[in-house]
Amino acid sequence: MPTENLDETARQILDAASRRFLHYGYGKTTMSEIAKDCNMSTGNLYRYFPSKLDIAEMFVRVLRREQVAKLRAVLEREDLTPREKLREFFVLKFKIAYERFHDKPKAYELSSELLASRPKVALEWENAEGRVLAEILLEGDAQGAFAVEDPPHTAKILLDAAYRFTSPAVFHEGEFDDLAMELNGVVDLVLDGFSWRAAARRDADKNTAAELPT
Amino acid sequence: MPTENLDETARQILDAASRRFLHYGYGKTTMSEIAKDCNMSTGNLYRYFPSKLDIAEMFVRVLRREQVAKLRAVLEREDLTPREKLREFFVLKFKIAYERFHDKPKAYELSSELLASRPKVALEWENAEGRVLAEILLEGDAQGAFAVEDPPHTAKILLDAAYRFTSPAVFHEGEFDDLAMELNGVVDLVLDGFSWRAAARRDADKNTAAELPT
DNA sequence: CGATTGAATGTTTTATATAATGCTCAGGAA
DNA sequence: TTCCTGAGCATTATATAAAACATTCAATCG
Repeated sequence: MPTENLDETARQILDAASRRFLHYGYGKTTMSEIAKDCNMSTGNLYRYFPSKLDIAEMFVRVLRREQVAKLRAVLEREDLTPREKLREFFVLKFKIAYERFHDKPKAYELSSELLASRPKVALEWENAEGRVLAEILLEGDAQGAFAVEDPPHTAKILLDAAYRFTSPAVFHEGEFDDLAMELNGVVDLVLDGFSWRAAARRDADKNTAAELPT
Repeated sequence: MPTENLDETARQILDAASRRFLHYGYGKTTMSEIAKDCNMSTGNLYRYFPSKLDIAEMFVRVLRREQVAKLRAVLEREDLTPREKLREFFVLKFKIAYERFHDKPKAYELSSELLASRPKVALEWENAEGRVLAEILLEGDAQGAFAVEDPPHTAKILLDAAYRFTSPAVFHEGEFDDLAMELNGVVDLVLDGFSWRAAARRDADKNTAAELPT
């Protein structure tokens, strides 16, 4: 949705702005610079975007969109069990954030600032991730690997539990491998929790089957 | 350790500074104000504290100390099972942070700033909390409620999983009850994980017992 | 008539000057 | 000797002026 139904001119503006945002950051790129890159006047930019912040929002939406696509790709992989998918989802999410933080610092910074002034964007994005995660949970539930009553709700809780590994504070704190190890510890615990619930459900099914035969 | 072996004068300084920090914040209280409150000169403050920041550090250490004491009190309660203690630990930790954020905003702010410029203090404090949590885990392990191989390590992982509920971002986001509900969801999942591990260990014990009779 | 321009406008950043503050230390009081 | 003082220095914060900026819109273009 973000990009494809954009005017040719709007896309040109977005591209020029994106290049500058990446190099110099949001604050250090001006509307007249963007306009000059596109061989147009500043006034004309406003025919395609209501404000500079909206250009930034679109920029972030594109980034986020790529990120969610990568996470969704995990869902499609047929070489992984649901449990492995769940782990891969979180490790990948962490990896993407960690790498972006270290080699696209300006983009990372812009994301953070924008998400502070446009909380709705953050919410939409969390929901998109939550939907992917919920699908993994649903699949695992269907195959008996997990027992998940309410996938969207459980997805939210899992995102809470992994929150630390997406928060900037942690990226200064340690090496990738150490942090990934800790994240895996959290995932291990969560997976064991699901195992327990799945076992409990199997017991319950056995009992009701015994109580209500035929 | 922080407070008790302090000089009488040092304590007076700390008290005066604390009052001002709470009312006006760190930046808006000056050394000469503190000195005036104590009827002494600014120079004399430096006989008792190396710098203003060190006074703030002591202020934060006292706050944190009270907080860890409250958490440790959970450990002593005899009306709670280890599972209930684990839940209470996290709910209480969240509650303390939430309340401090809302009715001692200056203290909260000062804590955050100091922890950024003195990361060691943050580490010490996390370790202190981790030690309390590890004791809960050890007790639960001994009673068969959990199966925890390495309590300090597991404590760290649990603190990771609950990190979101101690991060300032969340305090703006929702009502206490909603957030507490979500935190309880995380705790539920963790507890189920422990149940699974405890069950697995019982099975393993049974098998080794069968293999190695006598 | 729709698309575009660029000077005009009010706001935000930045640069600069000024005041306030953290901290030191030579000396004084107890 | 031990504890304390307060003026002085270097640094940091605040207030002010200047420049740059985002945004608008009447006028221009195709």
